[in-house]
Amino acid sequence: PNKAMHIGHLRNSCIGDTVARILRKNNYEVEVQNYVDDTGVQVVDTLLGLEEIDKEKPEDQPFDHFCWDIYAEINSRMKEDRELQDKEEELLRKIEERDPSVAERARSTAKRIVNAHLKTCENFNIGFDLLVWESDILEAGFWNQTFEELKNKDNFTLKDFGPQSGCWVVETDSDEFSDKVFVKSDGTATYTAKDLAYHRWKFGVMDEDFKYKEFDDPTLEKQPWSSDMEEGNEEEDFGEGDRVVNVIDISQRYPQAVLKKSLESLGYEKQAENFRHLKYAMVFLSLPTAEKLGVDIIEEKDQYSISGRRGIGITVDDLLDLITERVEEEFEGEEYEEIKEEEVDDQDIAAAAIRYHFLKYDSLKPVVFDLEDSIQVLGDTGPYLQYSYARAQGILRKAKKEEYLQEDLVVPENLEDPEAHLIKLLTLFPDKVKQCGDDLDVNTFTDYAFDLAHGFNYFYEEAPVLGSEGDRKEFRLFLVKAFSYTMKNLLDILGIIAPERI
RNA sequence: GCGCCCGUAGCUCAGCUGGAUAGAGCGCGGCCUUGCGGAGGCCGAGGUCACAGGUUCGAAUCCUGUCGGGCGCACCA
Repeated sequence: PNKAMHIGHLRNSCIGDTVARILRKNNYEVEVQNYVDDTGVQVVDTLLGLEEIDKEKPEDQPFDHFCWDIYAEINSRMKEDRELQDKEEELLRKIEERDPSVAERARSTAKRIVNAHLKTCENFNIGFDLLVWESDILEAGFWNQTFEELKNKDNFTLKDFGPQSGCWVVETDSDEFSDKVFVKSDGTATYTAKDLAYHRWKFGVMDEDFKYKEFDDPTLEKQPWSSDMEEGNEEEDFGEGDRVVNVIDISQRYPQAVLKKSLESLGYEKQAENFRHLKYAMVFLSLPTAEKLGVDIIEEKDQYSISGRRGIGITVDDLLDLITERVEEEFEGEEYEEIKEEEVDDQDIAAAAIRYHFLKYDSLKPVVFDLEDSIQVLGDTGPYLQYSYARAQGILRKAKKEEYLQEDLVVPENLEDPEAHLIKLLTLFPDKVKQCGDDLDVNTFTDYAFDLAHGFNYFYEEAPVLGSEGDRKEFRLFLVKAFSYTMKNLLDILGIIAPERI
């Protein structure tokens, strides 16, 4: 983290959070980790920017948004400025050597930004159990221990000839992957090497452990734990998983595949088998949106990359504000003003719309985001699900008497079409949860969510509940109750607030 | 150059372990409300499933090729 979260990161967080929820619903014990890079070139650039750019942070601007600007500006300045490039290189070297003054600054800056990210995530009901700091992976000696361990393996060798001379490499005996360098000729570990060490810890085959500390930021409602080799001391029980699911964008397909293959080659066959890279394609900007953000437009190109380096992108906070406004405008009906205090926030509705949007597409397909059109609020959307739930709650509220929900329920001889249709949809729920828990395709789940909400809305329009009599009324109330229960569960899985009224 | 992914209504997308007239949302046209909140429901127009071959009783779905788009192929993370 080195700047404000943008919509590309949000796709990651929405998918990851929903996968965690669906797995929990399938009775897995799930631990959600957020990998915090506080040692790489990106953090260094932000650090350099804060140092070199003479600019005060405006009082009302969040720190991560300030860094967004700083990061873009320093990168633009560095293009022409040799002196800055040298400074960047020096900082990078110092951070790699764990020079205390630089490392500490990197960590505290990253911490401020992580905190801002966690705040942003809270608005979408996205949370984490543990923050793992890259610097702590080094401090905890994960790589050193792994290195010693690997030296005993036959296919981990020090090359003394060829282009990889002087490097320690893993030979994977595979046509697809060439031998992968783990230790460079200058003696430092590659990213894949550190990632392998991290995964040994994840799978519980590492003797060393982190120290832990609560991430005690008063602005957060729920505190995650954090690795902390400096101040941590708690003996906490993290890692040691049976399965690992890495939610990482598809551009990292190759390094992730190498990691998996390396696990296998080095004898961690079971772990390799239980390792999964959950891929998703990137988020692009539509032509009109890119144009609005000041990107140079190329004639035949209709999608543009997000680029923090160039300051091109939309932050999650800005998007949420924008959609919240749109929700306010769209539903200005004041008829129910008097019950306003029981309603959900417009922001919760906006969050539902945004979350749903990032979940509803096949995750392997690129999303082209357009500020004007992308986040819908009507139709096949998050708020539609919330609306259906609120309607059901309305009926239950009016019916209120528990006696309608008695055990000797009489199922009518002739089910009407809306009733039968709703029942059919309701019975699919357990299978859908199971299926999604197995394949982790979250978009199949949003498809079902929409069908179910639609089925209820059809029932709602065609089959009056409180207007019917006797057994039929009880039966329909039972269906409303069943729907309400199911939709609540479903919304929980999607991380969307289930409103009593809307 | 090599590898992986994608191309389905005007727009955004489901459907792809082969099976009946290819489904939704938005947009467009029409209908429904003195109420269990219309942020909704119903009906309609709109598609030679990129193109060309092949396998099959049967192909949007499987195979091959062409075109178009995305992503990779490090001693970077």
